[in-house]
Amino acid sequence: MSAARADPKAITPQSKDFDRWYVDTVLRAELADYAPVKGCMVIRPYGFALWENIQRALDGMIKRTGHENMYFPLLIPESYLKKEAEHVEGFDPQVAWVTQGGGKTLDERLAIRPTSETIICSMYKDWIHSWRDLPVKINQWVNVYRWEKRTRLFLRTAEFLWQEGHTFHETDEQAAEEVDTMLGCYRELAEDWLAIPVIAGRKTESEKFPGARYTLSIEGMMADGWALQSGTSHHLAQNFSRAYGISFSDRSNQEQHPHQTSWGLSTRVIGAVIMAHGDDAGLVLPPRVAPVQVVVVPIVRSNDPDGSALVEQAVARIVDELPEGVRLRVDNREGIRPGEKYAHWELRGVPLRLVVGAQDLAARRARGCAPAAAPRECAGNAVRTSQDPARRAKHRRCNAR
RNA sequence: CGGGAAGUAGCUCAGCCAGGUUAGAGUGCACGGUUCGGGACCGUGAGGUCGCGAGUUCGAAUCUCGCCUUCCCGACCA
Repeated sequence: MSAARADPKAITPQSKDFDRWYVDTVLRAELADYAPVKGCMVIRPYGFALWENIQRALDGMIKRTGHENMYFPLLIPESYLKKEAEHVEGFDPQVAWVTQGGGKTLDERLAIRPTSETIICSMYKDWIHSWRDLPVKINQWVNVYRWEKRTRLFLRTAEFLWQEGHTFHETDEQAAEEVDTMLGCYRELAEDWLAIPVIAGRKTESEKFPGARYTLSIEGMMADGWALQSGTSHHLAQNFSRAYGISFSDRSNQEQHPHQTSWGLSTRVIGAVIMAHGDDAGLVLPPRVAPVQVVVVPIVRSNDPDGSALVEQAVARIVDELPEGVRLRVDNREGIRPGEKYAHWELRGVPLRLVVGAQDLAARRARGCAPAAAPRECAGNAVRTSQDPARRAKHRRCNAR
C-alpha cells in the first residue's frame, strides 16, 4: 500500500498511476465492488444501468441483423465439452466444475459454461436437417465463468456478462460474411454509441478462439495509449459441426456440415468506456449510454425562501419541457452544498449539468456546463454537449428561456 | 501460477519492530446550530469478530505457522 493520501476523497491522478486511477474510479463512482469470491464483482446499480444501456443498443443491432435471442443452460456435461479437441484444450485450464449435487458425487461432472458452443452444437444437431433450416442465427445474453489467475474489475473477471451469438450457414462465404457483419456491429457500438475509436483486426493464430479458423476483433484505443480487445467475431468453419455431427441435406441432396460463426461482447467494454474517456475527476460517460444524461442542480437557500421557490418552479419547468427520453436527474438533496454536488456528478461522468439559481433567474438564464468532452457522433442525439477541450475548466452559459 | 506489497471504523491510514488499563486520527455517517453559486465550520453522538484459523504466552492488533482477499510486476489470457 502507498502512503496515506492527503485527501481521502480524492482519486489517484491518471498521470501518477493509471491502474490505481482506474480502480479508484470504479469503486468511488459506485459502478462495482469486490465480491467475496476471488475474481468476482458486484455490479452496482449505476454500473448496471450503464450496462443495460449498452445492452439495449447492441441488442437492437443484433435483432436488426436478423438474430433471435434464446437461452441455453449454465451447466454443460463434461462429455459435451470434450468433443472438439482444440476447443477443449484451449478452455480446459479455465473451466470450473460442479462435481456434487444433492449431497452426492455426480456420475458426470458438469462444467459451468465458459462459452456455449458445445451445448448449442449438441442441441442443434437434432434441429438442423435441411438447407431449408439454415441459416440459424441466434444469440443469448448470459453470464459465463472462466477461472482467471489475474483479475481486474470489468476488464477481466472470473464471472462476467456478455452476449454470445451463434450462427449456422449453408456456405463458408455466408459464414465469413456473418463474421464481418457482426464485427461491424461491434464497431458501430464502439464508435457511435461509446465514442471509442477502434481498430479492427485479425487475431494471431495463438490468440484466436480455440476451435475457430480465425478470429476478428475490435481493439479500443484507451487514454493511456493501450489497446483493449473489446469484441470478437469468430469464423468456426466446419470444425464444430463435424465434431458434433451436425449435418444437413443441401440443395442437391448432398449431406453437408454447416458453416458456423460465434461472436461475443462482454462487460469488459465498460472498462473500455472508463479508460477511453475518464479523467482525473473520475468517469466521463458518452451521452448515449450515460445512465444520467443531465443533472440539474438547483441553488436554494434556507434564508431565501422566495428565491428558492422561484428556482423550484424553474426547475419544474425544465423537467416538464425536456424532450421525451432524456435521462435527467434533479439533485435536490438537502443540506449538501452545490460544490459537493458538482463533484459527486463529475465523479460519475454525467455529460451535462444545469445549474439554476436565483441570480440566474433574475438574469433570465441558467448555467449549462458540459464537463465531458463529447465526441460529435454522440452529440445532437437527445442531449447536446460541447466539445470544449478544456472540459470542466470552462463553463458555458446558455439560455434557459 | 512465480516475485513483491498490503489487509485495524463505510473509506484512507497510524499503532506492531522492543506483547501489558477502555485500540486511535482524518474523512464519511446521524442529530443540532451557523452556513449555502466549486468537495463549509462548530458541537454532540453512533460506528471495531484489529481479514480468517491455529499456535506461543499469565496476557496477542503486536510474535510464529497455515489459509483467504486485494494491489503492483511477470507468465497466462482462448
